[in-house]
Amino acid sequence: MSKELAKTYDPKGIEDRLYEKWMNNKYFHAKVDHSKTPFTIVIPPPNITGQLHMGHALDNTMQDILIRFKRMQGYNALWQPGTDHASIATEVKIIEKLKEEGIDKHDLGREKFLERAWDWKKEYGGRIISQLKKLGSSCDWDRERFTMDEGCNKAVTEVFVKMHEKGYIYKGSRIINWCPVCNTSISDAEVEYQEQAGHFWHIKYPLMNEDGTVSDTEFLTFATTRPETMLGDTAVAIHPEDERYQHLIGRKVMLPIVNRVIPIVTDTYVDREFGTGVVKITPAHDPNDFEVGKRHNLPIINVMNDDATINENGGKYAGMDRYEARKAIVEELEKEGLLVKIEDYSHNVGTHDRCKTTIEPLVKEQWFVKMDELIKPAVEAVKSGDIKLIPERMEKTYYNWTDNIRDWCISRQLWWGHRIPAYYCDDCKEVVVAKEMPGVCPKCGCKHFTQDPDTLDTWFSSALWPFETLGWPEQTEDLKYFYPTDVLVTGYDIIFFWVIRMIFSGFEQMGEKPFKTVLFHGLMRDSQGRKMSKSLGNGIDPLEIIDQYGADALRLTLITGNAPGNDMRFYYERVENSRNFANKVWNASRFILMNMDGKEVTKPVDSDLQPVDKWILSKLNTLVKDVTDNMEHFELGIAVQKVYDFIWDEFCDWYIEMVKPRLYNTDDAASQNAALWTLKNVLIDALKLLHPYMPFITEEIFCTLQNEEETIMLSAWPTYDEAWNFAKEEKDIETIKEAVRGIRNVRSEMNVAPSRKAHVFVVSEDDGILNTFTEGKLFFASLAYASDVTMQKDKSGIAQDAVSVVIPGATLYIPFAELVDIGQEIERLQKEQKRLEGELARVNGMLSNEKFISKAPEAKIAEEKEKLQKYTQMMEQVKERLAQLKNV
RNA sequence: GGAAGUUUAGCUCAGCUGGGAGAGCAUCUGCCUUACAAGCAGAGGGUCAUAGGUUCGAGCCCUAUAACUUCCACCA
Repeated sequence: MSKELAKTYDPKGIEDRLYEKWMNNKYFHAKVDHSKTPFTIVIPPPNITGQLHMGHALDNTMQDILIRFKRMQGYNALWQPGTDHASIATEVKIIEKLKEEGIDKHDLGREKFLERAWDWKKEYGGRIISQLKKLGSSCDWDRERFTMDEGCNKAVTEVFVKMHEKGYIYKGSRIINWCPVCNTSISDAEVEYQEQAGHFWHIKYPLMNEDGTVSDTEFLTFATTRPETMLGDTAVAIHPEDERYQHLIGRKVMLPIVNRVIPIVTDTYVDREFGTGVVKITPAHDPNDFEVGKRHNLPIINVMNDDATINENGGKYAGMDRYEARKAIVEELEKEGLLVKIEDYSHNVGTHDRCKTTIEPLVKEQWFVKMDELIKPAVEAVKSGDIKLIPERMEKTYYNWTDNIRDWCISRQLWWGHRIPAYYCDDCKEVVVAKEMPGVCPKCGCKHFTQDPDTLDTWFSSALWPFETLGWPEQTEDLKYFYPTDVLVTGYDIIFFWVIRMIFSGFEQMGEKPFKTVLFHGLMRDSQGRKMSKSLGNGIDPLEIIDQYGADALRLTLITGNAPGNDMRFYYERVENSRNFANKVWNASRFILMNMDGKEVTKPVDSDLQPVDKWILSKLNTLVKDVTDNMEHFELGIAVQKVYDFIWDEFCDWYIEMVKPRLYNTDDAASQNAALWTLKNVLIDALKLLHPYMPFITEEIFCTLQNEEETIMLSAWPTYDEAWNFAKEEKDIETIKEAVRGIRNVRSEMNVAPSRKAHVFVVSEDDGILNTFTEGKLFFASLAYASDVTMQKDKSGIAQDAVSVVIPGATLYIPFAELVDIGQEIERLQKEQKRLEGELARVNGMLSNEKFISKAPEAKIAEEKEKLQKYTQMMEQVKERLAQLKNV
């Protein structure tokens, strides 16, 4: 590889080339190795229908950072990848495609349909994978899995049969959420409530007289948002203690239109305060009514077909769409004089989260998972801290769901998915749940069976993801070694769909949690804070960003300035800043490489290391400790911010500038070597710390710098070393930095161009300080634009009207001669005096507070005392200088 | 109806266990200084939503209030 680097960093070409190298060398591959500790992450499997969006980019960047970090720390890091078959999403796509060809799903037939689906999967299923690669994801692609591959199918069947045997899975006729467009049942979690403007129709039903005739005078009035469901009414309910209706208990009403006599029942479900205190009961089309119906043994009359048209039970309305029927029924009621009034009413309507169709509650026979027992260990695990949720507040959301859990409807009237392993005897209809089609009916001896046509909820298989991908139900070495996994990284939006279900499945099937920590991130939003969505057209394609700015820049942008679980907005300005940082790193490296060119850089003896070298090495040492600590606590954004600041501020803006004079001075080879060695080694460690975040640029530079190691991604993570702590040098260099800042400040205020160099006098009675400046004279002069620097104990020989800069323990004088206006100079020093007065007041206030002295920690008191000393000293210097100037 | 989150510089957001308010962008000033103008040096800008409380000390902990956001429930 050439050591010539381009002037600006261009990720194009570099990223693809490096990714290919990593793949070819199998760096991402993990295999069982008992000499190492495993660290495992399973990917939230993206849908095969999916295209990489910002949410994926964020989610996968976080996982890649953790995996790369742990891999470098020496863990056996496995990032298990794969994709999800996404039953409804995919089925809908296939149906759409068929429609374009003029083909109906049912005409095609199940088998042919599935063939088409598999073809589709082959064609598009890998798209998202290649997109994840663009991002730099270091997944072990040799282990790529699919929720409908052979192993996962086996796992699903195994779990279904086992849970059925234990009674956790049952078939039952219950009220479920039905999507009339997708033509399938869905689970409670898939229902999304939307506030919609609607109406409240006030309707009255006539009471029945004792003699069996319909009353002309007595009516029961109530309100409904869905008048069409009256076709299925089988009762009217009142509260048992409602005084207004006591006399009606035991009587009946006539259901208009259908002319059915239905009872008045009493149930505490009715809220006396709401409306008229009367509720029509439609057990077949409302979950609450269904419960009331069960309590009172009411008939369940389903009045709707699967496509939400009225069925034969609706009499003359049969065949009409539910909304048409609503209109027609209201009209008829009005004609009959039974419509009291119509009110505008805004209420929540349940919709299908995928297609936004209003769901229809229907009573149907479906398969369910009984949740009450299963959920217990899952709750306990979080309560006891066995599983940690980050941020902690997600626990509340978690318990909110587990505390109110209802049985999970898992059967779907779809073809694309895992077919339910239940078989019905063709003769006696006996149900056999088994891994394979049974040979003989255990009840009647018949040999012909028909498999249940339904498939399972997509989340049923993804709930098994952490162990099915490692080989379960086989007791593989992988499973024993890598399970339980370490971290799950995902968005808080799928905590109910996925996280909870994985947890109880892990405990039920494996007897062990699926992961130790769940790290939640928020949702990606656009610059106006809106959810990125297809319908709004405000989605920003991560691939375009990668193309324009590079994957590293995108990754850095997604990770910085964001706390776990918080949503974040996407700004182009921020990507630009990340890109600029990449360029900064690139150019610093280019500078170092240029200066190393042709030189043998060797490890310097301690005496050749100058205070500045020790300063940056010591800073780096602290950085390593802090960053590692942050990353171990999943504080990824904080960690990288520290690396960023170190590289840009400390390393580039200070250290590189400080060593330039030494690099250009060929007379002192030892000093030059020490500087080069420090530059190179600090850079390498900084690159290592940065690598999990920006894998491409760090690899490219690392390989150019280092010939002996072939990749940064398998190099050792830097570790903190007490021996590289140099407190004195850190303090000394900070003193010089303060002097430089002070001088730059006054120069800037006075509008003195950098080209106009000036003699700087450092006056101090402290030998230590004079010595510090003497040692740093070369770079101090260059940073402070000094033509020369003189160290002395008093101000003899310095022009009376020189500009002065006060730092703790020393006063710097810069004689600018004709530039200086004494009046302005006095004003400037007075400002400084005022500032110091404020500081002193604060410190003195604290130190004179007896309670502070007695209660504050000693270290804090010592710190304040030190400050007091420092400010007192500076104050004296300022006052002295002011006194001198007033005499001029 | 229940719960959670947010409120910090003009904008977008950090601020980990309480110990002198930070970043990026934007603004202003001066610099094409041979790593980088995708840059360098400097500057301005905040009663940390409001009101109480705890504490020697609060952006951080407690209580209440307000505004915005989200999740859950679903009273027909």
